[in-house]
Amino acid sequence: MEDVIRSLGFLCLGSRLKRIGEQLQADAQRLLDRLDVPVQASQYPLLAALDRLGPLPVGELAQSLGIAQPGVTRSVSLLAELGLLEVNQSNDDQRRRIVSLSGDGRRLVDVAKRDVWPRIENAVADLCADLSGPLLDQLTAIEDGLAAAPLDRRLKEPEGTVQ
Amino acid sequence: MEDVIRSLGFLCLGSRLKRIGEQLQADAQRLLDRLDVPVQASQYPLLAALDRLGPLPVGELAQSLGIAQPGVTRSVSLLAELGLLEVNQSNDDQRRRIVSLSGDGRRLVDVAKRDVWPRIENAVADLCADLSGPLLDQLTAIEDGLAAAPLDRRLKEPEGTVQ
DNA sequence: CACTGTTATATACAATGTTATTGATTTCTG
DNA sequence: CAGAAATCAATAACATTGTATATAACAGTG
Repeated sequence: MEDVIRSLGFLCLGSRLKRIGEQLQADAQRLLDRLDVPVQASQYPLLAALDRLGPLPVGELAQSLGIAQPGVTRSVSLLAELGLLEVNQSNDDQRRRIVSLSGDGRRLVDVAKRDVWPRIENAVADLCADLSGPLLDQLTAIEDGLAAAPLDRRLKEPEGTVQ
Repeated sequence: MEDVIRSLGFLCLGSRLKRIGEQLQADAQRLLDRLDVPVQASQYPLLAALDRLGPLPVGELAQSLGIAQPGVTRSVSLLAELGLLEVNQSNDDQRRRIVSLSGDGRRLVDVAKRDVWPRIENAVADLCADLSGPLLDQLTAIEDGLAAAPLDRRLKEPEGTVQ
């Protein structure tokens, strides 16, 4: 059965990128489910942003993640509920709510940085190892690569693992 | 403001692809809004599939689009409501519902193929024209290109246009 | 210091996708 | 041929994410 999105080339590039992205995220989620971490894959970019940039108000967090502000508000509420984030009113502007990692959040990020993220990064890098040529060919290679061996089959055990 | 998804490289490749895909789709939607076509950008892949492959049952349509069957059922209901699709029981298997373009659907697709899709394809091809090198660099180039000139600024007027 | 406009965030709603389930048919098997 | 198993599509229930809008706080102006 012909894959129409693939056949249509540049015309459906958006649909195709989205579809590949979703599959990668789903794969990464499955991979996280194996390691016993307590939050969804989709929440890690937010945690990583706070780790990299320090405490930020909601709007700047949205900007640094490239997503819309309501999405950040939702994720922050969720992660604060889980005790991973702290939210404080800014002193000089009562509208701003400054988001920062809590102690638990800090610990989770440190563990993830040491044990989890490198594995995912390795798996994805493995998937993309031999890419070359035009973009559409590279995307085809990614799709075929994912079909042949999903991310969790590309896990390399780093030394000093927690497992 | 640092773009965290971009900085994280392969670790967030899924998020990044999804984000770029969504932006491309949103751009394409804006571009369609200018031309006066009556359906959402997201419905065109389904119409294109029927155009390329001819009448298909729901399941095979889902497979050719790479999405789940309930999504196709929903889109088909919508487009049939608009009079663009016909749905007929298969003769040899009463479970199958064969989806095909109606007269109006056929006409819409023909217009789109002549006047709309080439423009979008050109705009996206223009965006991707000078890509080379590793995937992440190409993605960066796409993001930068979209920021510099969104798709609707890349419209090339084909000859024989309807406008 | 009211008044207007702007900014930061929250909320409501729509679009779109997924998985699980159900109902109806068909196909297989003894 | 009867009953079990498989298949197709619809529906339900849920999740995610975006746009539009409402609300609250701030900032500038007469």
